[in-house]
Amino acid sequence: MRIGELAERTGVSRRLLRYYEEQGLIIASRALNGYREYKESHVDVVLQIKGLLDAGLPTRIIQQLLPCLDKPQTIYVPDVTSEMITTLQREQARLSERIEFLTRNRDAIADYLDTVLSVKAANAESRATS
Amino acid sequence: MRIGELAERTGVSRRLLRYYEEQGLIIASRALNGYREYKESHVDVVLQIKGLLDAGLPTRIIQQLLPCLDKPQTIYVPDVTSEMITTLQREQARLSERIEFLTRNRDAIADYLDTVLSVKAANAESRATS
DNA sequence: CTTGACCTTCACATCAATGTGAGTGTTTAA
DNA sequence: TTAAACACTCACATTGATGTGAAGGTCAAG
Repeated sequence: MRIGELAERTGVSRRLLRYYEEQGLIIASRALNGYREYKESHVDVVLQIKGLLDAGLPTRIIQQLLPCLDKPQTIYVPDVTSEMITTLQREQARLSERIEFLTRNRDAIADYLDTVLSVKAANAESRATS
Repeated sequence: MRIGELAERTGVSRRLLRYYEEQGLIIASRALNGYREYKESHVDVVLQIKGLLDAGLPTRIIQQLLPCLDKPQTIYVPDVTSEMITTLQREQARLSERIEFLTRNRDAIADYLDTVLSVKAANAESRATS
């Protein structure tokens, strides 16, 4: 498929798809006329990239993570440097921290909303009965 | 306390502390000489801001969230607009999505690391017994 | 009273993620 | 065959979170 369709199906602009390629996140083959050609699997990859970016990870980290997030768990072990492993472990820890933090905050918001909404309900009730 | 100490205690640069203030995230009182004066409680607030920013939220959203994340759950209900409630609900949903996404990815990394490390161990073993 | 370590504001710089548009070629369909 | 829709590259603009430095005020210690 070409860039327009991929953009449409992923909700990621053409511009950004080219940018991801420039950043080494995706590799598109080229048709004879120079147009980028994407495979079906690129849809998921792009969504993954989108999610990771949205989660605050920079492209250079995503670039390192992507090969490890393959669905058919490519046991691409041969040349994993220990430096790479360290990076992954560090990033994993960072993800965990982020998850914890987000969870705490989401729960705090939930609590707040509960409080506010129940008070509002009570007020509505008292107005109704007055 | 003054800006230098707060910066040191939070790990957030002076520059950023001023930026947070400019963005309406924190309010510092001023001493007679114009120096910013922070209270003990600002340490936590700054850490919270740091965490939320690090989690990828923009300052204008953080500004809306902060009053709801108070520790002594200030039941600051009176003038919550329903628009505000909508924002909170939307942001809560976004946080949940983000949490799910990050969790999936972290787990994928964990799986990968497990695989890689166990293979590495096996290799080391076979080398030892050869 | 001077020096050094603070603080102030202001402004320009940078980096990553995006938008936007110009200028040009390609494909599609009327 | 021409117009519309799409593709390409290149490049400049913008936004948000930061860094950095200049020019200057304040304060404590020698």
